[in-house]
Amino acid sequence: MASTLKDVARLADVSVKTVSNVINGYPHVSPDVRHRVETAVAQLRYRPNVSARTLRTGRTGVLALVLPDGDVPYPDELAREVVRAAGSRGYRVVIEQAGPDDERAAPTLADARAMPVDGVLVSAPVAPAELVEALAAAGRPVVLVGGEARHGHCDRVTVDVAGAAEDAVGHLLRAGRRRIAAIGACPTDPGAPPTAGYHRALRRAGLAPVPGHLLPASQHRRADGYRAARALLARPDRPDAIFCHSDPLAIGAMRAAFDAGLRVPADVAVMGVGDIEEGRYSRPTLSTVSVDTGFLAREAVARVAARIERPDAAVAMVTAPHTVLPRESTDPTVR
Amino acid sequence: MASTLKDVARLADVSVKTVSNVINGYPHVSPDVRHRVETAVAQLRYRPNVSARTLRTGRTGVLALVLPDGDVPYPDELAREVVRAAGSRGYRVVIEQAGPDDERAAPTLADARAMPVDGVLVSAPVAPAELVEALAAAGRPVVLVGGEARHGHCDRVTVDVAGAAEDAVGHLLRAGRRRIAAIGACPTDPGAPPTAGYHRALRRAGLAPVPGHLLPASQHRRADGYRAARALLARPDRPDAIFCHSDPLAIGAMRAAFDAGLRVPADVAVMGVGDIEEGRYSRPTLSTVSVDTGFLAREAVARVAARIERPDAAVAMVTAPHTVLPRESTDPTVR
DNA sequence: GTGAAAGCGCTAACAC
DNA sequence: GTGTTAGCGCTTTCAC
Repeated sequence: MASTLKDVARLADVSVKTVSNVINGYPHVSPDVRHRVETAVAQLRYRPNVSARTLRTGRTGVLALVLPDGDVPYPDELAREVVRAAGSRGYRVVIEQAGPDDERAAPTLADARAMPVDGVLVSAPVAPAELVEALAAAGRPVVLVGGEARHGHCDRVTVDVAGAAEDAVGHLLRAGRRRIAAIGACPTDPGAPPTAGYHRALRRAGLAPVPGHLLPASQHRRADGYRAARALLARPDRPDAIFCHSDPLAIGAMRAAFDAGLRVPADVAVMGVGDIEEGRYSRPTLSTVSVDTGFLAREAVARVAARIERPDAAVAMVTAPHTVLPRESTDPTVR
Repeated sequence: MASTLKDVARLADVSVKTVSNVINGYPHVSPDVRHRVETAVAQLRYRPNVSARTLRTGRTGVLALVLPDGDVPYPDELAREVVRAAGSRGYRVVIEQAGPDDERAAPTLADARAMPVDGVLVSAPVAPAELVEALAAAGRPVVLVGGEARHGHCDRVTVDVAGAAEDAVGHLLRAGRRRIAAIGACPTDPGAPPTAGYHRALRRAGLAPVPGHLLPASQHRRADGYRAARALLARPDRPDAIFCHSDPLAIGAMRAAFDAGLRVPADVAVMGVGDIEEGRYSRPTLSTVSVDTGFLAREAVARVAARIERPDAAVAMVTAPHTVLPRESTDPTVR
């Protein structure tokens, strides 16, 4: 059925080795022979067998991208960029959709050979410490991407989550808001980066944090934002602004405001993080902190690629830039 | 580094064949031996090498799902469901994000061995005839999923696109709309299913189609819907309803209406297809035709699985059910 | 510059 | 019920 190296060799009247050399761009091949081989390859529509090559070399040319189901602020954007960045380096990408509730992902990936990949990019928010440990222990190159990674010894391309939160809250303060709530925080851990940034911004403005104004969200789903915002907006000391740790949460929060009969931003301003496309079409358009996903993706791919080459290189860490994008949900005058 | 069958065999003091038997659940193994093997497997943390197995058996246990970048009405939902359906049958899924502008996808997938997969699910809207032909010619099991597939001899799990369009337009008519435009149509081909359904509904209501009320959309992007709707709403014979062939288009169309100073649904009703989550949070919430993506996914996976088993079975075709979901963008009173 | 042959880890005949 | 062995398609020393 499918033709093999041997078939090509026979047709071109050379040895298997020579064909292999041509396929892999080995330089020292005479023009005549090269031409003969190329003709034979074309004629037989020969394509190398990936499994055989992998078995032999141990390289698959594939990277895995582990994304939580609904737990990343900008999954589509990130996936797109990663696929692109990987492609330009000759890697293909398999996207592993894994919810925190999904038992399958962790063990599967932790297993160094279940899915034959050369390296793994794990979205930091989802990454359970054990998974990362297991991967690292198996000698599999791993890079944590996005979020504020806190796992041990592992390459990371992070976002300055604390800084992003601080900038967002700063923007709300400049817009004249004073009772600023936050959704997606970890109330039990005031040291968590987004919470820290939130507090820092308030402190700077000389404002004391209201205890009940910090609400958790189990995931970055619209429904999570909706639920939290409803609770927030039903309080007697109703906030006049809500900072959400991601755009999907913010979308849910806006809907909650409307359902509560409130206007955004007149009654309550809403702000997210991630700059997903949805926020550019929502009504009102969503103010957000844009994270450079292209940078995130390119750096992450560069990091795994580097680690695949040199497994013992020093652990590296970079931070992606972010920018506040004021839109209608905080600033009625801008579009 | 990683242990092999041979290592396990040595440790368990049996032959490789026996280990292989145990691994693959071959029944005729004595309990004693089985136990010894299992212990050795656990102790060595043995995991089968997928590449070797694939090389030997020709089976990868992987399905590819080819999704266009922005050209499917409900990519997230579909991907999720397909991964789930495949998982329950022991298949993993690699998602191939491929835009129509993306040169890479077609040849790569057409190549029967570039990405070692057992079968391919191709989202119908994106499927260029050549790709499908090439795959089929290479003897690779292919199933077209979603959309109204028109390619030749190939398993399909389709959506009754014409029926969905007819039902949607019917709903708009019942809501009292009379000047109903459509976005995503193919004006050059009045026989195209969505257009046919649109016309059928109008005809039934005794309405003559307005030529300029049928606008194409190159893809299912919010921006495409925005652009088309702006043009539509600037016409002297402004439509009082817009039926969009997908939810993302409808989201864009709603935004265009607001930017033109119009109210939805008071001035213009908007309806989509797909029931994406975004439409349940948009303002107003988006009326839509919900397609049973779970059904789509399960049937599609069942079809490839069947074809992988029996490559020569007769070509099958099923149609997924759909339902009209009235929401605020057409019916101000419902939520 | 090119060829011969070994072997990556696994499964499947085929013996026993 | 278990062991032996060939070989999937490829890359890679090592000769020539």
